[in-house]
Amino acid sequence: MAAALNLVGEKWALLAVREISFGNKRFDVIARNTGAPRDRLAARLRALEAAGVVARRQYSDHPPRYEYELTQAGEELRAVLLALRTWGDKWAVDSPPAAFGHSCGHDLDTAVVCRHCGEEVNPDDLRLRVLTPGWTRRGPA
Amino acid sequence: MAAALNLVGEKWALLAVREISFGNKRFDVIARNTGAPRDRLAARLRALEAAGVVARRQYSDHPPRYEYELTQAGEELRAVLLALRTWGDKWAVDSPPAAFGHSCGHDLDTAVVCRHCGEEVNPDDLRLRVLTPGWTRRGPA
DNA sequence: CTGAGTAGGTTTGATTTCGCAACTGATGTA
DNA sequence: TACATCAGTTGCGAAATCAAACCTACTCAG
Repeated sequence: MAAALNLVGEKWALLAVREISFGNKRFDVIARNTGAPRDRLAARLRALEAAGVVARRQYSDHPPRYEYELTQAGEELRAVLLALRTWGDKWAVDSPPAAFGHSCGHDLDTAVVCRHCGEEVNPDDLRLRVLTPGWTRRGPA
Repeated sequence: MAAALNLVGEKWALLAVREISFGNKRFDVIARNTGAPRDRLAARLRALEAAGVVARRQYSDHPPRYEYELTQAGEELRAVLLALRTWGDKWAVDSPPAAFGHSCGHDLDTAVVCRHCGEEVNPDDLRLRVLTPGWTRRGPA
């Protein structure tokens, strides 16, 4: 988790990924839609590129022009984005500014499930196994 | 999404929530396990409290001592945390520092599904419906 | 040919946040 | 008495953020 946040936890990073995942590949559009300062956005996109989350592709030689697309890692971030959006719709705003219609006919509401058994994940069903030491646990249970 | 990040997107915020969700309710333990500077952590916890994600409870009068617990909103953030952890395990580290054993017998690997049809969410199955204007869409599809 | 617009940034300078270390105050423990 | 616990606060320098202007290299309208 900490490592994930190291890669995509900086300000504007996830919003930039969201824009690209919506098909907005161009710098100016991403900047407009996220509201990020241009210099920060430029820095984030480079960091995300270095992290292997987005790829920069040149679509014009003269003048040099680039667009961004998601790598496999970036695509899989969509799951996080969707979970975050579901939470935000419920807890961070009065009324959602947008919605996703899902192919099943309903508006999208997401749940996080275990891939093996398909059950929605419940805190009580988890047993944490620490593989690398250096982690403190205190208190009951 | 942007609103969600406004509440929990600052540095250390999600790691603090993770610790509390692991049952580490005390300031010192959260500070140790996250590695956050104490002053930043104090600021985050106040912000999270104001955002309604965590609650602060006094467990001792003299001296005054407090501990933190998740509100309903905080509990539901677990879904985001789990998705983020799954992504991080795959893309942000060489080998995961910890794992969750799930009650079904396997180690936990998560998927994000539609609550209505139970299908894993696929980008192609979504149709974005903007309810509040001020959002630019460019390029194909 | 001039001027405006587009595109993808970079630069500048002010503001904010961050991080670290030390300190506090009330208490309990050796 | 001395030390440790707990939940922070304080002071201060370093780093990140922001808004706005600027730059380069085109394209297009007039």
